[in-house]
Amino acid sequence: MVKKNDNRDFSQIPRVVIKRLFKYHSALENLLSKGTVKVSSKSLSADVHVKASQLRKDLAYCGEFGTRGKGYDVKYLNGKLAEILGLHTEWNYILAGFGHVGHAFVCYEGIFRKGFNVKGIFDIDEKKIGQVFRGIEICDISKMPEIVREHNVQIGVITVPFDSGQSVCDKMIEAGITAILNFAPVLLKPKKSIFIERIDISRELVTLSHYLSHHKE
Amino acid sequence: MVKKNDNRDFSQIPRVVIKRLFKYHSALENLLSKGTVKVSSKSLSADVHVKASQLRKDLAYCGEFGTRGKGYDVKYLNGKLAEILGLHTEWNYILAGFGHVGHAFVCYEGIFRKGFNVKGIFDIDEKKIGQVFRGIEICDISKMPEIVREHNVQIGVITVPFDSGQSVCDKMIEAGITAILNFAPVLLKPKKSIFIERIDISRELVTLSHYLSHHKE
DNA sequence: ACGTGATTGTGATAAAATTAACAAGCTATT
DNA sequence: AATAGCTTGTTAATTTTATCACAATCACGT
Repeated sequence: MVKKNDNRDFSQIPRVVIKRLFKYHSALENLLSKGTVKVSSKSLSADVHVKASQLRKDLAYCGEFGTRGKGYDVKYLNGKLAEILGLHTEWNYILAGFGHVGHAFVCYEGIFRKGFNVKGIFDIDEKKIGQVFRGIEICDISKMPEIVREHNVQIGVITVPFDSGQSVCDKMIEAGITAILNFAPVLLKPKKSIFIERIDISRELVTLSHYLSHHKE
Repeated sequence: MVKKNDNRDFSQIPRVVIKRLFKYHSALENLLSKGTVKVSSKSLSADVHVKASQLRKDLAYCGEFGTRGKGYDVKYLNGKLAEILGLHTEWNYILAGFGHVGHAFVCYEGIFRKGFNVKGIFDIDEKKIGQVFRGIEICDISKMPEIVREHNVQIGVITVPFDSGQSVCDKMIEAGITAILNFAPVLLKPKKSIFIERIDISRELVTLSHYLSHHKE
């Protein structure tokens, strides 16, 4: 089953589309585990609450993966999406700030299952430094460059509180990190152009309070 | 300082705008703590990395808060935004699933500081039930309706793993919850129309792996 | 091999969000 | 009080995103 999927520039796909591609991927994994072989854009899109036309438009960014009149091969499409999403490889990450959030992140099953492996944990707390968690020694941040180099780490996860986020970001970039996931409540200003994704728990909560305040009845 | 801000329907403001309003609010809090009294759209928007015209456009959804030629009164605008975002009141929430993520959530300082108070924690683990955490007894889910009623709880936070998310969602709605923050890796299908916000850590990570895969150099 | 029913891929259209542009209005200064 | 200098609020233009609509294509039964 050869498809024209040649020489496409996946780097130009909008972020919104990437996020939906991941939804499709998750839904496909689900179908796969149930042994489903074929799926139509109509049925798959319904699973993730988007319009079928949008699903097809999204896939059009990447190539042609279906057969008209029939639908998509679940396994094939899933594999292709995994490739586009970079889930066909393993990735290494380091984490800075081993508090509650950092701890929860490292323990999060889904992350490990998707091929993201922790290679370094950093904290400023003297009491934590030297402890070993799941085979990883908690280190002082000064060891970051060494660990990043030795383990070929690409991703940095920032789970420090408040303002120390920026200095951690700087150190990560210096160490050679090129993509950051930031849980700290600060807007990072990277010295070099790298990719940053942010998760701000407060922000999501606040959309709830806005809703509750203004949608009475 | 009276402004025309009358009878606006804040419920029609798009979600993207709400999220940015929160950014402005955070930046203003910051300015406030530094004692800044006045700020221009240019300077405030730079703080949060958006265009000045967008900031003004966003504010236009809500009313008129500035004075031409001068700028915005930091304290006044901050108060107004807090009102629009529903941060002028206290909110009560319950949390289901007291694992790593649930634990991290309850301990998260920023949430408490913004006026969100935990009133109930639920888990299915027999060993956890009965334990008291920060004055809250961990209960079986059967006690949910009672606790929601007694403490006037509006918000439900779901931090259970995998598929149990849906049944927890159903129970929350039954108990009277009208807004849910979902950390579980499932797309919730609420029986009644309520407000749901989702945080999917995997999804954000995957945008990083996509970036790393396709933006080499 | 031909027609039928189904479903994709895509060009056209519509809607939403962002950016630009500028008139209206305030402040300060002379 | 008139002018100059800013900055807002708002309309218009642009860009991005989502939806529609349908021709192209395939599978399958006859």
